[in-house]
Order: sequence, then structure tokens, then C-alpha cells
Amino acid sequence: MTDERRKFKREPAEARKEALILATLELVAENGVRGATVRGIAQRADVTQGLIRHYFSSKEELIIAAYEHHMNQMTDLTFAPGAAAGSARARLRAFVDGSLTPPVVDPRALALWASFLNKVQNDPQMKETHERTYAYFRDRLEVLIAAALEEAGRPAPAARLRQLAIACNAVIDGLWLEGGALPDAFAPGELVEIGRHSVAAITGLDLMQEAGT
Amino acid sequence: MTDERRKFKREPAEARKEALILATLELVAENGVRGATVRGIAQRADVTQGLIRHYFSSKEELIIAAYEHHMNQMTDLTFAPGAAAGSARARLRAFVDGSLTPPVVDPRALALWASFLNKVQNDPQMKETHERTYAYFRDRLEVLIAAALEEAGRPAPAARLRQLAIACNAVIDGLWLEGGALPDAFAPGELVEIGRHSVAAITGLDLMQEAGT
DNA sequence: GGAGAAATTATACACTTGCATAATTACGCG
DNA sequence: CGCGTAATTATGCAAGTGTATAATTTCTCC
Repeated sequence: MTDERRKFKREPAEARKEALILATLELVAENGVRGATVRGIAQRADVTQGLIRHYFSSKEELIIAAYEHHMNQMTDLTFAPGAAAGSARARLRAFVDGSLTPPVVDPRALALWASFLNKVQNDPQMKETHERTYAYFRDRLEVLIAAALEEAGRPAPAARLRQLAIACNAVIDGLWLEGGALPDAFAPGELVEIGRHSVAAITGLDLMQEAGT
Repeated sequence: MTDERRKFKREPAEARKEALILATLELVAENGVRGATVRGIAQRADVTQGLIRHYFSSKEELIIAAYEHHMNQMTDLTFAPGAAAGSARARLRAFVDGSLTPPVVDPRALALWASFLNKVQNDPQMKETHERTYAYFRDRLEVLIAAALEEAGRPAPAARLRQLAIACNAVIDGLWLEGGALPDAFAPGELVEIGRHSVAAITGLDLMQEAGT
């Protein structure tokens, strides 16, 4: 007798957990946190609903795990590209480019952000993850701007650096938001071009020329 | 016999509808669209749940009515302040100020935006309302920028105007978002100052001096 | 190959949800 | 005043929710 029709297959714990988390993110993006039901998640991950309880002690815990997974992925996607670049100006440009290109700019990413917002504001653990990630982004951007200004021979005081970082972060966030909300409203590369121009105008740096070592 | 303990009071239809819509917006902001239950809305509006069916044929219809009410209010709040101002530069500055001051910048407004996003992307009617409002904002901003540039003796071609409007809209949206997400992270007036500086830097216009006729 | 343990499924339960329908109540109008 | 109509409440229902627990199945190890 062949076991070809065995009723299920055992999987390594980490793989199953990740599959459940990915299914959760899909459904949260499509239907919001409350719309991502335990049964729906199980179906999307090709398991029965009972299994979720075996890996996560509650739906709440699964949601939190999914949120942290998503935030880590977004961070990696944003900072991976420019890590190796040479000049501060080139790294700043790489940061802008990475933040305004798929898969960071993406309807699904925006939907996830919006869906999680409510829970982020209420749940202390998720709030902590959110604020940490946000501070990480903005601090890193501020350091990049400071280095690029220094490099250009025009260092700026801390108070001004803070304002520049807030402004550049805002324009990037705004473009990210609009690119995700209206994917067809912008030509390929248009967001990057506008983002570069805007950051350049705000900081007074030249981000347009390609050579950057 | 005094009727002091009569079990309910009749209200004009419009007043009751608005009360239900306001209660809906409260709950949507707090718990998301799915978290805003018919029973919760009725309780918040001090009626029993059956009454909702009397004024709205379904929860869906109530949600759509609430969304349109909210969008209209946001539009009014943004454009009312600067309508009467004199020079184009002053009107542009009033637009920036209005967009970056409470009650436009507000955690509740951000929560509503995020909560509605999912439904906006799926429901055609809500999508239409959203895109119309968004286009109205950006077109109006583009017209303001065009007039201010003209006024300053530096008219710009259409393609550049489009990019300037997208960029300015993005920085305003981004600051609006961050002000709503982290209300305590910014000093009063700080967002307006950063917003003015950023729009000024992007467009090359001077928005800082106060006199504006 | 077969026992033991862990992964997975199957089933059940109490609760909430939106909606429908019947029963009351208030209030204008003769 | 009292009658009728519409606003409002009261009650019920079928479907969906998260979670708990029992029943199976797979796989490892000897």
C-alpha cells in the first residue's frame, strides 16, 4: 500500500510557523486584522485551524509575530541596497531609491501598514516595535544627511539636522504612501526622480548626478 | 402623570442620521470598520440596534455615509482657512498651515484614514469618493503653486508643475501622517514650520515672511 | 516492524455578528 | 381627546468567531 494519500505531512516547526505568518500577512493585507480569521489563515496555509493553536497560543500572538516579521522585512528591504555604497551622498541616494521602489512601494505594503495601525496604537508590544522601527529609520536618515552635508563642506547644527531629517522622511513617506495607494498614477522611476529632487532641494545637496564614489 | 420616564424620544431624521454617522466614525477610528459593530454604534448613539436598520438599509450603507461625511469635513477644514487670502503665495501658505494643524493633523483623522483604506480599495463607490477627493487636493495644490510661481515671475511648464505638486503633496501628507502617528513627537507649530520650509525649498518660493497681500 | 511522542486533524462550545421581523411607544392632526 | 402613523424598541435567528479538547496520523528510534 502506497502512502501517497496520507492525510498530512509533518513539517519543521520553523517552516510551519513562517507559512502561518505569511498566510496571516496575506489575509491582513486583504481584509484587515479582524478580517484575517483563524479559519481563513489556516485555509490559506493549507492546514486545519487547530494547528494554529499548536504553534501560537492565541490569534493575538500570531498577529504580533506577523507584524514583527513584516517590519523586519521592510527594514531589510530599505537598507540592504545602500549598505555598501561609498560616499555619504551615494548612500543617501541609495536610501531614497530603496524606499521609493518596489517592493517597498507596494499596495500590499501600504495595506498592511494601514491594517496594523489600529492595533499598533493600542497594543503596547506592537507600539514598541513600531516606534523602534520608526526611530531607526529617521535616525539613520539623519546620520546620512549629516554625513553628506559634512562631506560637502556644509555641516549643520543638530537642531537643523533634526528638521531636515523630519522633512526628508516626510517626503519619502508621502511618496511611498501615494505610490502604494495609486500604483498606476506614476510612471516607473517617477517616484524615485521626484524623491531625489525633493531631498536635494530640502537639504541643498546634489543627488542627481550618477557617479557617487 | 408626568411623562418624565418616557422610554424614548423622537428626533428629526437628519439629526438621528448624523448622530449615527458620528457614532460610527468614533468606533471606526477606535476599532476599525469591522470592529465598529452595529450594536456598538447603536450604544454610542444612545439608541437600540434596530434603529440603524430604519435609517440605513445595511451596515455597509452606514459605513459609506460615514466615510463621505468624514471626507467632506476634511476637505472643508483644509480649504476654509485660506479661501479669502490675497496673494497666491499667501494662499499657498494658508494651505500648508491648514493641512498641518489640528484638527486635520490628529490621531483620530489618521486612524480613520487607515481604517477606511481597505474598504476604499475594494468598494467601487468608496474608491470613487477617495480618488475624487485626492485629485481635488492635488489639483488645487498644483494651481496654487502655478499661481505663486507666476506671481514671482518664474512660471513653470506643466510637466514640472506636476512634479512640484506631487512632491509638495507628499511632504504635506508625510508630515500629516507623522503628526497623527506620533502626536507628542513634535512641538506646537513645528510641523507647520517644517512644512513651510520644505515647500519653499522644493518650489523655490519664499513662504517664510509673514506679510502676504 | 512496532511503540511512544509529537504533529495534525476533528469536533464541540460559548459568544458575537448582521439582519429580519414583531411588538411597543411617541407624537402630530382631526 | 384619541387615533393613526411612523419612530423606536424588543426579540429571534442563522452564520461566523476564537478557543478548548479529544481523536487521529505521522515519524523517529530501538
